[in-house]
Amino acid sequence: MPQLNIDTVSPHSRPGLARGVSHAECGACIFKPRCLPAELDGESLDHFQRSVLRQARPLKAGQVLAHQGDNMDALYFLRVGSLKGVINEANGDEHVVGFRFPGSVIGLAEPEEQRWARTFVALEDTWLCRIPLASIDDALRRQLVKLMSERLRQEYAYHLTLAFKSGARKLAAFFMEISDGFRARGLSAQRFHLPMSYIEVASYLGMRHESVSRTLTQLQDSGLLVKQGKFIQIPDLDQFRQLTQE
Amino acid sequence: MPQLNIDTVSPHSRPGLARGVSHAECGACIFKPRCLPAELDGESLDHFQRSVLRQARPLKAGQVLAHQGDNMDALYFLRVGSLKGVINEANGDEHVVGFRFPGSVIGLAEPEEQRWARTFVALEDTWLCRIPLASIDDALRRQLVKLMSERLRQEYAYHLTLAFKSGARKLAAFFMEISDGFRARGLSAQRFHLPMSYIEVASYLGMRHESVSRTLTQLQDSGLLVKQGKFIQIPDLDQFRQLTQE
DNA sequence: CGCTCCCTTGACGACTTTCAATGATCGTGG
DNA sequence: CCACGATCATTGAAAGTCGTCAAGGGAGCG
Repeated sequence: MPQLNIDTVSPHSRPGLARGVSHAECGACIFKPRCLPAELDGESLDHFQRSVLRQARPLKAGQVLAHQGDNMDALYFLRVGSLKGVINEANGDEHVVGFRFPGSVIGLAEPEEQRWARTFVALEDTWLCRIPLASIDDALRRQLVKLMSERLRQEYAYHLTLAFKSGARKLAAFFMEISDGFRARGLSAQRFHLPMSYIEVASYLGMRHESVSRTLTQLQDSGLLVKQGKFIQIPDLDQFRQLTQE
Repeated sequence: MPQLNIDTVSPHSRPGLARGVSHAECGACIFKPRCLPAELDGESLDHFQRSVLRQARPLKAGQVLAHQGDNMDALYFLRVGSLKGVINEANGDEHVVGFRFPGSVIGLAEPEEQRWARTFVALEDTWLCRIPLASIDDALRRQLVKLMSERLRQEYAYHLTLAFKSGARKLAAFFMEISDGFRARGLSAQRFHLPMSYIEVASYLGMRHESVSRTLTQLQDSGLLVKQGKFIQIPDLDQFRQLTQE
């Protein structure tokens, strides 16, 4: 089990650039109101920056941030890259239950002092900041409650997505989730990078990857969506969103 | 761990009995460690009991606790009864995104000072305690973080349920969710009351109510499950749980 | 007693999964 | 730099499941 070595973390390690992601994109998020240090002020913000944000640790594509069942002693703040959260079932099946993009805090679903309920795997080269549980004071906790509320709200939206019967609606809702997320982070909502495979998308949505491929081809043929390698472009967002409402 | 004394709860706000639910069943939950006041001590526990637990409010079946979009100024602690959470879509469709049973805190997904993202409707006669947001101090907030983590963890499990393709697996997972929840509250995991209609179950699971009915009939014919009106009995829990892993 | 809402069952059709095979892409190592 | 292997994406055809539409029966409530 690859336990990451904190000692190797350089205090001045600056995140490099993941392919296709500019530094402006990755750096912007941590100053957004929705991100963790937003409500910290003066001294505590300074302390937070020194103790947490400087300690970015890199993860290569496919590497594991934390294994399901591992002891948990820190949250992680995702600065660059992306992760998938997977649950391993007793019969060996693996299910993707979430994707994380820059600006996310990883580990909110794990009660303090407990274990990771899921495995988090990097989908591409990824940089994270470690937030030791011991460093969480009341100011940070106040912020955490907000973040968790937001995440819970998201999960309810995902529930809606999954409850859709048609594959086209599921996929449309999935893309709108991602698009909205990128917009909230100040990135483009019309054209974005998909770091995950169709197999992972299919697992996330309760479909088969063949169905994902077929449905996307249909959407492309109807002109509502353009596939360009790992990038997705949506010419008309309003029109596309109507797909989620049948 | 400080325990709540039921005698300190106002006698005149004593919960009545929902149909088919004994008082032993409904009252047990608030003594469980997982419930809100578990980690409060001394003065704050006393304050909590006086300011919150005494203010139980009744709700009749079908009545609405809070409307989607309404301003939110309190959380609610569910003591007796059950609720469904629904999201109304722009096109008029209504989706059930959750059920709540005694011991739950309602409103965790709403950022403070914000609005209700969902509508909560009583499925039967229900009693709730109001927890004004203004009364949430750091001690309570610490407790909230735990509850929200737990809820997030649950939502990931629901994701798994919804991602199952077969209706039988979805329903089996749904019943195991409920069964596990009742066991955690000290109630029977083998035989329990279903306060919601098949239509609501179907909406929650992304199925049609006809499919729910058919699948349940099949499960009953195979002897894995017994329907008795609004009650569900599962003779062999281990065997039944295997259904969720195909 | 009437009504309304819920549950059940049947037959048909549409959609997704399944199985299979081929092609594309990427990372690795020679 | 190229070749190789592995993973991923695409497409076809067949089979199965679930949704849809329709109708009848039952339970609860005013």
